[in-house]
Amino acid sequence: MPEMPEVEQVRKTLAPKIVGSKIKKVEVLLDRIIKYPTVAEFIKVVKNKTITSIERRGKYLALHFSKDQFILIHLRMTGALLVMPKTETAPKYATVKFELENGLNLWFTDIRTFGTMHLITNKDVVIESYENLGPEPLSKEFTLEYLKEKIKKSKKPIKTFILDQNVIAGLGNIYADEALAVANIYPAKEANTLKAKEQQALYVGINQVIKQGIKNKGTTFRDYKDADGNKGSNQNKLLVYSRKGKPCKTCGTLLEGMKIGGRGTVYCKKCQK
DNA sequence: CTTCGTTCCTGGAAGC
DNA sequence: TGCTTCCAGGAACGAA
Repeated sequence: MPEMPEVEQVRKTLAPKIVGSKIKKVEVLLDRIIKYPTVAEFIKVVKNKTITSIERRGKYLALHFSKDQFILIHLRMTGALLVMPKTETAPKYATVKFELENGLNLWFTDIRTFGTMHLITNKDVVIESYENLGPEPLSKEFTLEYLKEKIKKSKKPIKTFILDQNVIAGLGNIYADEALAVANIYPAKEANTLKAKEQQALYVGINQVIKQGIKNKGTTFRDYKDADGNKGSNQNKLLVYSRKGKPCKTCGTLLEGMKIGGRGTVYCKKCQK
């Protein structure tokens, strides 16, 4: 599932192949992916536009045509952006195709089809989940003071809290579990009951796991690939995620599984209090 | 206002 | 072996 490190890796691998190229043709193979405006309007506006840059914010990617005009893409669980020579046939699960002037096709593929695209032009439509994104891990806006301020106001389980994109932009289920494991915090613990030391450890943990994820080019379980079609390697470094029933890498205790906010959660009952 | 549960979707794993 | 059931999960949405 693409989270911040995976989306960042997609951005990096995509940029050299598509930035500066003009979109000659757009084909939408699955209408519901286009959330705004209509499919016809989307195609009409995007056609003949040149991609000037590709930015990432949280788990969103923005293909810019100008400062204020861009396609906002969310990969959700199984979305992928693949660049292939125009001579190659459609990849499996293709939902949108952009034919580029440079002889390459940019494909959006999506097995579970939860991924989305919005065309944003001059703020004529406000995507709240995008506008309200919290600060990014590793950014100067994401400070310990900020995290403490937010934590003390929340009664949610700490895991649910750090998954809230309005609090921190970019964490998903994998990195949330990992950050809590690094910080030795019990995932179901109510946010506002965290002690100062735990808040500090969580702050460090979030930055650490995101940094490691980016360094390892993302975490691949089933479906995630970057724009080159390559998998990440961070799955080999995980402390807890997907390791239910396996020994904790610190103490050897078998890791436990539970549901928090409907999300599968893995943790060490001995290390995480 | 916050918090919680449900929904969307498909492939693959688990269960019988 | 072959069928059925369950599970994975980001975020929108409605309900409490």
